[in-house]
Amino acid sequence: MSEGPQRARRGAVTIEEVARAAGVSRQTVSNALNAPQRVRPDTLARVTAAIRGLGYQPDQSARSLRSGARRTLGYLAPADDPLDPNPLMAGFLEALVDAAGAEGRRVLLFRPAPPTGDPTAAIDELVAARQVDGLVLADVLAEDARIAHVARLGVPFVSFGRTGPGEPQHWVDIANDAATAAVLRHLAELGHRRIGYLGAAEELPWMAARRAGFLAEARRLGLAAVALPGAGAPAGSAAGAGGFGPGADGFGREAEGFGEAVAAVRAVLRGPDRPTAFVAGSDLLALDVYEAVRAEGLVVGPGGVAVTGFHDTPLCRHLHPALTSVRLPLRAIAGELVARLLGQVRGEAAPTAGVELPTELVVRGSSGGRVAGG
Amino acid sequence: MSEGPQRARRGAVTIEEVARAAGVSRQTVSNALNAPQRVRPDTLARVTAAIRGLGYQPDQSARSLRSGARRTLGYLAPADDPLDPNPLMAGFLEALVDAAGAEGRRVLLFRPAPPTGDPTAAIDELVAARQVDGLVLADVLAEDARIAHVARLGVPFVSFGRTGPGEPQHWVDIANDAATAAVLRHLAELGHRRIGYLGAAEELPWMAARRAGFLAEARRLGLAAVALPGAGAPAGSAAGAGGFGPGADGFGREAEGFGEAVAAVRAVLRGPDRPTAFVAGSDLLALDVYEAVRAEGLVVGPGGVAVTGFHDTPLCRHLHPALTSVRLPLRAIAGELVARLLGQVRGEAAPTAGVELPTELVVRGSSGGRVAGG
DNA sequence: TTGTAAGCGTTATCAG
DNA sequence: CTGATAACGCTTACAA
Repeated sequence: MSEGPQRARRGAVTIEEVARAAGVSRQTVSNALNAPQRVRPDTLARVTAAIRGLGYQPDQSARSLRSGARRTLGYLAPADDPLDPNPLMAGFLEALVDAAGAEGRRVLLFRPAPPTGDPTAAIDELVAARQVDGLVLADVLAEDARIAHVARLGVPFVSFGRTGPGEPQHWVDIANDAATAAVLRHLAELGHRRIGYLGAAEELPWMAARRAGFLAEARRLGLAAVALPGAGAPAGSAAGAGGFGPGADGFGREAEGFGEAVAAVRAVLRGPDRPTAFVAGSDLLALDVYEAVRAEGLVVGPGGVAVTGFHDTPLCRHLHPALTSVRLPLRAIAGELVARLLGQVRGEAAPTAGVELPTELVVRGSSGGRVAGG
Repeated sequence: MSEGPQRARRGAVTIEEVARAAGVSRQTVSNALNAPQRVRPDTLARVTAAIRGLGYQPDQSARSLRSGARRTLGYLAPADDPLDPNPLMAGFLEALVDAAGAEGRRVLLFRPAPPTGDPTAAIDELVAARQVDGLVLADVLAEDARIAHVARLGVPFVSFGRTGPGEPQHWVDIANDAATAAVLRHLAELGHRRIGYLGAAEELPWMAARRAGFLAEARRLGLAAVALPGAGAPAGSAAGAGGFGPGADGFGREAEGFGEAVAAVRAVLRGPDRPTAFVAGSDLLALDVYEAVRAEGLVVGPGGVAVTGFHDTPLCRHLHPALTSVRLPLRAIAGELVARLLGQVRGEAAPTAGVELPTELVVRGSSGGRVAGG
């Protein structure tokens, strides 16, 4: 019933066995794996054959203990409710795991422990246990306690979402403002002159940037713009335990005023200068616009009110008309994050600036045509 | 420039330092941590104080190497496209990380490497490197190659989704058939007598079960039922590399016949005995029903055509009327999975049967109940 | 190029 | 109840 070594040893091929099989010493096997150029070709071939034949793979714990490299990256999953999951948990995480895997790294997930929900404690624990070489953070807020904490700790880290000016610039982000500006230009080219925006301005930096990009471009183009708040995040949630906000799009729980967004859009549609198009800060908010448009007896699309979303979730393709949306370059983001993180792990000089990656506008039926009546 | 030990040692408190600080030997510290009852209370207090004072935490690699326990569970993420992410990646994964964390375990994510996409190779790699104590699989298909493989390997594992009769019954699943049966009863109680179903029957076991549960209950209740396929999975995808299917709801890529589902529903609505309600196998399919209902000039809701979905995604609350849906007990599922997996890791006798957990029907406006939270 | 020796931080064994 | 010693599997020096 002794549990430990038995289980660990069970069926596990060690470097020793490979060495015996190949007729060499342990170190030659190790060299064949970690510094092949230092081993004579024929010996290398023999060793490689033995490795494959026995299905040998180094014990990661032993390797880590000796070398200090964990070959694992930690992803701090935002602490939200499974019933209202963070959109990043899906596509982004998959891309991250792929990008890490391409560099021979695994991704270890962790979340703040429920009682306090303190992310800094979770980070400390992971770092103290030396389980990862570096950390990936996401959903960075202004004055984010996590960023300050990892910077102080000196752990290699990167973030999806830009950090403040006084903090390390180890970030990758999308150009949220440029994205909504591009959406607006797309609509302007189709002849739209009065365009609405739906999406909160406060608390969530990416939502604020989308809105700001929209407004700045509208001013530049001389378009009539009206910006409405979407369903706001619960007041003060971003200031809660350890700087965690709500889900990436700022939606709260059940019955938290979704109807208000719809009502606000309806009011604008009933007003004197009805917008011929609406830009939404997320795909779900675009759904609210759809509902408002229909409730007013209007039709969604170029012939009525054009609508666009943000994120290009599968939802877009199930709407009628299909929803024009902004697609995030998830693979590029993940690749860049992993590259920058591994750069730090290897001790290379960190880039002094973050990087902003471009988004892609996916045009579908909801905006795909010239505005009716010019 | 020597990279390894430096980095590993940097700022890391070892058991030795704690021992010195507390005036005891290494083993006493180790005992204080792993077998407190073997240490005298006052000594224990001194050691504990030193541990907290120095912020000591055992190096997980050293601990794993020695004890064989990795304190980490592997989650094999389905190999789909980040643009069409698996619904489970969001809520389920968050619940899994929480449940594992409650048992002092971390979750290591891995995915089949892109070239071949072979999940068995990915499993072999992880197991050979001894990085995890056990595996969690999801989206189990009939004759799933992954299940057969891990069973042959003898690695502790559990699956979200039932396994075949000839395989180990280390599974947790929801009662898909009972769930749609309950939805149907809910509708019947509201007076509906002719009810449609939308959702594919083949390839994806959970989708097949939902459909079958609906049909069986309709027969039992003597209701008129018409079952339509939803947007099917791409032909043969489930038989592809290593038994991976498409996303959990069986949706494929852009323009793969979403319109067909809408057209099918519309045809039924135009038919002689129009259903007064439609049960959809997923929330996205419910959206197709919404569109079909409206395209036919009808209204969604108890006064027109009632609609229900499955999964209770945030989408439900953004629809008007809000969508009645089936909520999965994600925390219970994750908890049960972790408990069963750790049971195996500890060498306890495995339960001979899987467990089916009940779902919760969340009634909203689309089927005539009171709006939740309202 | 290859083999020898040592040690990474921890826990298990066995004396005291 | 505590302390010395060995070992987990591997990689980094250094010697051959």
